[in-house]
Amino acid sequence: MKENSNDFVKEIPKKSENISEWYTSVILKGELADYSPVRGCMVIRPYGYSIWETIQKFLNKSFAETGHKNAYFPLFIPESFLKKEAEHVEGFAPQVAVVTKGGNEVLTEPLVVRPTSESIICSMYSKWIRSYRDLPVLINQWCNVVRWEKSTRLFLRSTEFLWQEGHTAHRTAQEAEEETLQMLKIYSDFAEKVLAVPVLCGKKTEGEKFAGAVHTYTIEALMPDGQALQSGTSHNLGDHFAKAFDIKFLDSDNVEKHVWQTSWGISTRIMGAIIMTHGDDRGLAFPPLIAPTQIVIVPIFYGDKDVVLDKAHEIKRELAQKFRVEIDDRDGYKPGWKFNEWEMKGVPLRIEIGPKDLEKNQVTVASRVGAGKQQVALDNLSGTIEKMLEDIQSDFYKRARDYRDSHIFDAANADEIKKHMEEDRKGFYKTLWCGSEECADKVADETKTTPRCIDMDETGSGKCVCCGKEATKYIYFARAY
RNA sequence: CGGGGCGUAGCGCAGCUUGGUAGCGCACAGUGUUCGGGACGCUGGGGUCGGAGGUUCAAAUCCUCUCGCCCCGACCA
Repeated sequence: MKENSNDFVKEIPKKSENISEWYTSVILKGELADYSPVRGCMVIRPYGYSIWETIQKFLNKSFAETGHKNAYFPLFIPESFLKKEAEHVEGFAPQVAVVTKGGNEVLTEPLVVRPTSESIICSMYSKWIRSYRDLPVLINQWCNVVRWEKSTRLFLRSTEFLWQEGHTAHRTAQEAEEETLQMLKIYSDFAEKVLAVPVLCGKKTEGEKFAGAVHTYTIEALMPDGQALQSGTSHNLGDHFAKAFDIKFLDSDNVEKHVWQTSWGISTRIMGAIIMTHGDDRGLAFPPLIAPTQIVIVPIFYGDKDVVLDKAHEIKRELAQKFRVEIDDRDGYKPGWKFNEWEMKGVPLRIEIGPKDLEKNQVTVASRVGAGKQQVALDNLSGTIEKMLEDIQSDFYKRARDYRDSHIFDAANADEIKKHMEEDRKGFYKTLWCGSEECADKVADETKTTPRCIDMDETGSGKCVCCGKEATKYIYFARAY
C-alpha cells in the first residue's frame, strides 16, 4: 500500500476506531447526502435519494396489499390543533417550528410546521367519518416533518426529515390493536428481508411511548457501536385523539361511538441504520435489494477499446431489464481506481469485462462482501447474477444477525449491566422486569441506558431487574441514538 | 443548552508562537507516455485566509465581538 495522500481508503476514518467520523465521512464521500446552509438540515443527493425511493417502493407495496391508500395533508397545522390532545402537545411543543407571519401580515393564529400529522389528519377524519360503514379509514402519507432538535446527525436526526406516517381509524379497539401489530410486522419484515437489518420487536414502556398513544410498538436495531436505534414505530392511539378531535360514528346498534385509531411511521433515519449496519472500513456497503446501484460494470479497455465497450454496453442493456446497473466507462481512470471507488460507494456486485474475458466468453465478478473474484460465463449471465445477488443479500443479513445476536446480554440487575458496559460489551441487556415504570426508570438512570422495548413473545420467571419482586416479562435496555 | 475542537483554493492541510502582502498534497484543465487493484512526466487555472470591528506604516498571524460546523453529554425518530 502506498503512503501518499491520494490513497483514497486512508481518507475514510476506520469504522472500528471512530464510528461517528466514519459515518459522516462515508455519507459525504459516498454522495448520499450533504450539509445544507441551514443548521440541522440535510440535502439528500441522488445516490442517497434512490435508497429512499426504493424504501417507498417496498413499503407502498406492503401498504397497498393491506388495504392502505396514500394521500397528502398540509404542512401547516393551526397551533390550537396540536394542543387538543394533552400528552401530544406536551410531547411535541418543545420541538415545533412556528410560523407567525405570512408575507407582511402577522397571522391571527400561529401555524406550526408539522412535527407529525395526527392532529390535522384527525380534524379531517372527524369531518369524513359518520357511519360504521365509513370504517376503517386506512390512509398513509409520505411527507416531510420538522422537529427542532438540539443536536443533529445526518439521517439519524435532522431538523427536517422525510417519512411516511400511516393514520387509521377503526370501529373497535381490537381492530385497532390488530392494525398496530400488523404494521409492526410489516416494518420488521421490511427491515430484515429488504434492508438486512435485524430488529427486536417489542412494546415501549409508558415513559418511552408516543405522546398521545395508549401504547407504542417499536422495531429496534443494534448499531455496531452497541447502541440501539429505534427504526420504526407503530402506535395504538386508542380513542384519545377521537375524543380530542370528536371523531364519532354511528354504529349498527344506533349508538354513537368514538373511533379507535393507530398511527405508524418509518423515517429517513432508517437509512442511517442501513449505512451503519453494513458499511465497513472500505466505505459504504448496501444489500442488493436496497442498493442504489446493484451492479456496476467496469470495462477494461486499452487496445481494442471498441470491442470491449460494445460488449459491456450490451451486457448492461441486458442486465438493466432486471437490475439497477451502472457502467463506468470513464476514460482517464484506471480500473483499480474504479474498483475502489465503487466499493467505497457500496455497490454489492461488480462485473469486470476486458479482452481476456472476451476471449473466453465470460466476465469477472466480484462481490462487495467476501473476498476474491470469480469467472462467470456469459450464457445465462442474468440468471447467474440474480442468484449471486440473492446470496449476497442473505450474507449481509447473516452477518448483521450474528453481530446482533452476540450482543444481547442477559443481566440480572443494574450492576450487571454496568459491568458489561465497563467490559465494553455494549448491546442489548435482556432483563426480567416486574412491569413498574419506576423500576425501568431507575435501571435506565443507573446504567445510562434507556428501556428499548418489552419482549412481546417470550416470558420467564424470576426476580425483577430492579426491585427483586417476582417478574415474568423481559425488557431490553441499551444506550440509544 | 453545557464541555471540547475546528473554520486558509473543490477536498485535506501547513503558515499564526515571533505581523512584512499566501503555500503544499489531492482534485481540476491541456499534453504525452501508461492501463486486469488507487500510474507518471511536463505545462496551467483557481484564494476578498468564515464575517465585522480594532491595534499597526503593514494583519491569515495580535485584540474584541459575531456566525457556522464537528465531537462528547443532556433532550428527541
